[in-house]
Amino acid sequence: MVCVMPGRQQTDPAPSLRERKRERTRRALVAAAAKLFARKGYDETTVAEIAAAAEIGTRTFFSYFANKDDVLFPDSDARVRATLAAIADRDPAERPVDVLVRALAAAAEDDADLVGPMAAVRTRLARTVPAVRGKALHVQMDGQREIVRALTEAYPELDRVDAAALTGALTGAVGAALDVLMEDEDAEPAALRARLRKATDLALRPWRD
Amino acid sequence: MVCVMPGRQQTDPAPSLRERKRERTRRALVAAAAKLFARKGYDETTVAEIAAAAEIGTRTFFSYFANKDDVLFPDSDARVRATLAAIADRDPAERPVDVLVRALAAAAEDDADLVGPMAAVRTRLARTVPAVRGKALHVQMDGQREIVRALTEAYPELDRVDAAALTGALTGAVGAALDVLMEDEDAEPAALRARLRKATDLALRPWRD
DNA sequence: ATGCAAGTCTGCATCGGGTGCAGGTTCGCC
DNA sequence: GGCGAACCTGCACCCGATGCAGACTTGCAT
Repeated sequence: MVCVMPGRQQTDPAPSLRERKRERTRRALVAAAAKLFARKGYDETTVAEIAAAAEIGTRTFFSYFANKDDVLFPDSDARVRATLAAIADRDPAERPVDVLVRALAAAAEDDADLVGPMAAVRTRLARTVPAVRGKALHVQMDGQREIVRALTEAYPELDRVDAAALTGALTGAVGAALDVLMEDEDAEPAALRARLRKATDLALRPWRD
Repeated sequence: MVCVMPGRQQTDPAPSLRERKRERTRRALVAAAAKLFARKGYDETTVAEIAAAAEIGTRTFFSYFANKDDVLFPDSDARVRATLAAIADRDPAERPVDVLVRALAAAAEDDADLVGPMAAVRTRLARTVPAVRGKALHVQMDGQREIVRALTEAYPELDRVDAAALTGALTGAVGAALDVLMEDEDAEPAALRARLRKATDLALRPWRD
């Protein structure tokens, strides 16, 4: 349970030809979808077009992504994994609140999900297309549940409902604040982070008494 | 494109024949959907079946509800309206946090959305069927946004990001706590109401100091 | 009651997302 | 080289959703 290299797992000695090809067309699909979504919009882009742009059959698309939405969240669990790692690396003196806040700060620094061709398109679509926003919320909710689970395991004396309330408060505050902050198209990441930190600090102050 | 019936204000001296008929078939649709969903499951029930059970044409269903999901949330805005009312009735000495705490507690008390034929079915489906869960999150998010808007109007000096973070923290805490408490299969309205009360009470405790 | 306009209901055609199936192709491995 | 498994693909099909046009109902004024 040591070795917290976030990106590369320690096991990839044999990425067989099959897997390499598969990964290549997977990336091709993501890239093609990003380009098409950016150019034509989400609803106006059909799965058939994405598949054609990546040079695979329409039917095959669904063996890579369960549905159209999923191509927008190819690395959805990165942030959750970071948070779980932060919980695992906790200091014995840290309270649950402190761990979560630290995890959030870490995630805001190096967010692998914030780069890549999909990131910019996704954040824009998540605010405009209902289907995409629903998917985003769904992903967030799943991650939230997992964090609650890890938190209750790390702190056995912590009540499950309390853990859920704490996690919900933090992610809820961050999500809502981001929702408002993202209305500005051009804002500097540094200022954004500072602003986010201030707002969450204010909202969560009672938890850090 | 009808969509929004402005939900019975205190003025109903003249519910014309047309409107009465329309409301009747609307309720018939909700009842039929509840029965079918409970018996066969959500995905296994087609819109055509719901419409047939309510004795209207398949096409007409979509003049009552914009999509299949919507029939599950016929009174979705009840809680939001209660919260908005609580904000409107605020005491001049109350801080934003106090208002929100009071509003959410009040919304937990008289929740018209927990009665009706759909309530029990919905809470079960919301945990099992992805589409329904997505819809539930979407509804919640919209309500949250409206609360933020009302809050910033009531407190003009309150920063929008801070208001969003605060609202997100409170609703997120309540929502997550409720999510944990609703894991039990029991679905009687009385039990649901009790759990809703407990969840809000527990989740809001850190803010009422 | 009669006629008209607005509001409603309905079937039909059509489109896009998504799935099951069957057959062909490629890959991994012996 | 050859065999079995994994994979790709087109086809047919279902369901949700929308546009359209025609028919019926309601409200209202004459």
